[in-house]
Amino acid sequence: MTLSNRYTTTIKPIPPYSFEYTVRKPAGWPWLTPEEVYENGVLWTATRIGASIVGLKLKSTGTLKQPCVICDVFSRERLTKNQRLMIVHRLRRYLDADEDIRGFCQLARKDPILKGVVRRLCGMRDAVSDLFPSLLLATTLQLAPITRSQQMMDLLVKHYGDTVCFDGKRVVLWPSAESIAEASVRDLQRKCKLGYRAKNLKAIAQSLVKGFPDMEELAVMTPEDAKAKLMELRGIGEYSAGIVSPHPEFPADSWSSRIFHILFFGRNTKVPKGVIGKVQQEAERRWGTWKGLAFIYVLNDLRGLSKRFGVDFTSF
DNA sequence: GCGTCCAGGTCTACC
DNA sequence: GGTAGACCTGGACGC
Repeated sequence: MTLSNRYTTTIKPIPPYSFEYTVRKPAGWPWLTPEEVYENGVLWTATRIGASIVGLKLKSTGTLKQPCVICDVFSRERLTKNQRLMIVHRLRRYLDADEDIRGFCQLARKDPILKGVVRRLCGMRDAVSDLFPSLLLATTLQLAPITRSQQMMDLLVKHYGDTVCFDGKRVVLWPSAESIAEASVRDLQRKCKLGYRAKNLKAIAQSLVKGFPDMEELAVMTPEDAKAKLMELRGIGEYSAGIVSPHPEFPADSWSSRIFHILFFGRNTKVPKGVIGKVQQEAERRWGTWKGLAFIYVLNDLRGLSKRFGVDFTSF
């Protein structure tokens, strides 16, 4: 599909703001969709607006203290006024442009774990993506080492993703909920190696197609209600709901709880699952409402923390 | 090579 | 309400 209509808008996020670290996380996760193109500070990516796909070209023309992002939106048909408003609203959410993180920076500068991290990744934001891609990510992360999760995600994109071309670039999107809802469980198991997760992912996609609150609607709910709503979906438990929820959480799992156990208590644990609650309590005590952002900062600076703590967290 | 174990959770049956 | 066991798959490891 080629997108040739262009609409340009400018976003001015609340400082401090790092466009680069927000859209290209050091940990390597894509911003909106896999196989985004990033060249010389310019990002080409894509998203869905209802049943339509729009291409996005983003470039920072600002600084940490005076951030400014120029966004070119590419579509097949000319965008209506409502669609333009919707895409600007979405872009602000994706870029986390309206969050004031000065309180976090102040806290982090005095925190023994975060002070180096916040200096290295200053202005990085936790982008809130769309609902189905987040659920897809959470489902493939369950009970699998990262290489296996990556394999499942790659195969899902290969067999069910959509490709768009615009501005001379080619971008591949996550599969839509509709395409997974229509796929057979057998195909999802065989082609994408999803195993037992195939039934769950199809059921999730079907729930979304039938009608389920989107990210904007979940964002205006209380954190507890949003989480409870997400946990109504098949195969979405406490941990996955924490990853997906637009409200900042501290979604510790067996992998991250090992890392945080060392950072908090100075020693490794042989029972990472067993210390998840303890680690979450300590995060709440130290970082309070900023625990969600602290979680993102730490996991994106494992290299820096490895040097400082003398433990190779990147090998966990 | 081959068998076994386990991993970045969730659900369900059973007590 | 709490808890053990099953669930796909593939890489790591021991033999």
